[in-house]
Amino acid sequence: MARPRGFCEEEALDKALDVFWRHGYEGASLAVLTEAMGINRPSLYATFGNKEELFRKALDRYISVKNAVFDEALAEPTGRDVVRHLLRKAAEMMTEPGHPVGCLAVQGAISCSDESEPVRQELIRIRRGHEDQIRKRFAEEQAAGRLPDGTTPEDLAMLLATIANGMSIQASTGATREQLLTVAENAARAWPQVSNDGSDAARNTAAE
Amino acid sequence: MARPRGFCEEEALDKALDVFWRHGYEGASLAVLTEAMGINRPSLYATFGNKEELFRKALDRYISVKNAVFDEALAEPTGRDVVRHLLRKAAEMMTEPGHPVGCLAVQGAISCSDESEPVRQELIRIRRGHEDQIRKRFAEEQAAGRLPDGTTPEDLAMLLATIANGMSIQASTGATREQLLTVAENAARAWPQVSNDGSDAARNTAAE
DNA sequence: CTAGTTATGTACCGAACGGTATATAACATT
DNA sequence: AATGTTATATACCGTTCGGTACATAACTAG
Repeated sequence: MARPRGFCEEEALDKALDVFWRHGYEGASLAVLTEAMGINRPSLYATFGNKEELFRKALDRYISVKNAVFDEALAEPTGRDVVRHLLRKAAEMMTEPGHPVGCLAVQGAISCSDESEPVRQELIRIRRGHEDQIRKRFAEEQAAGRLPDGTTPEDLAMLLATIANGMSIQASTGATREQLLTVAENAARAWPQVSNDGSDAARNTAAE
Repeated sequence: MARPRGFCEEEALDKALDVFWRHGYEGASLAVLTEAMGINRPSLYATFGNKEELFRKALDRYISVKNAVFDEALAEPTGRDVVRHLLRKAAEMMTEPGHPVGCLAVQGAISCSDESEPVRQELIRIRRGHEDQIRKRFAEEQAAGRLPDGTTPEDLAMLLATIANGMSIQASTGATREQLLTVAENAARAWPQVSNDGSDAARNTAAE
């Protein structure tokens, strides 16, 4: 071996993650990244490849943490519990003190120049993957007879993912953690559910 | 007068709107803009000021169209009708053939470099304004005794805005118009509503 | 201490960015 | 037709972008 590197790779990656999270992939310049990571360009390129690879590695770290929480939520006993757990955790993760607000998978590259299209597609893949995990969980509910008539796992998964995505925008708009938790609770309460008398209640209340 | 301009200002603005809508404020380069608008840089600067002013003018056009639809939705008789109308129209406007998918107010500058912060703030102002209009409409519902106990106009407005924002991300993720319309319908059906027997039903079904 | 290896710091690369100076072309007015 | 005025086309400005060549510093192995 020779001269050892003068910085911690994981710490630097976390700093990069913070910058990408805050400014998005394209909005994060090499100047800001190296400044935040406390290293210079050649060290960055030697260690992480290039800007895109750096982003993907930072994204991996972000997603792996997120997936653990995700799996917890999916383990809840009922559909409504899954919804509540997932949206609560989303609200918390999107308003974590010391971190940028919102979700990297949503804000990272929602619109960009053609040059960054691969990154945008990668985030799309991730969002679709999450929705698909939810769908599978709701399919279990359906198999257990706990989905109201007229609802499908696909539709409910898309609705849930829509709300979670929307929370990211709301966080970016300035919504507080408390506000997002209220959104989560209200969504969970209103969630379509089979009533215990056996009737379905995809439609809330009988008032029509 | 002297030499007349060789292009239609409104047509050019619509072309610019399309580019900003598709690529976001920062992702839209002058090269792409002028190419799409069919004019060259000096004409653009003489007519529209600079990139930021061009964006704001394109945004004005976009928002004015949107506001008309918005007002229609708010005129619906009940809260649930407002929700359904608004989300349906949102689904349609976010998947209009011949236009970029999603909503410019969401995708235009959700994350960007510090340089574009004013534009980002402007979009935040617009999103907040929309949510506030919804809140006022729900406040009317509350005054009429049509809001379930435990719900507030603020909370419901934020929930609705969250879903609408989320639909923009879903459109960007590749959701079809039909899928978004299903999201809209499911959200409207589940919407918290006072039942006709006088009891409240912020919580969907009695199954707990 | 020397040699070999790897990381760092500086200074730079070509390309693309938003924006503009300047010359010319196209019109209205007289 | 001559003149004044405005729009267009070209070619360029300084700056920033992502990325790298190169010299030097810091370490290990012998």
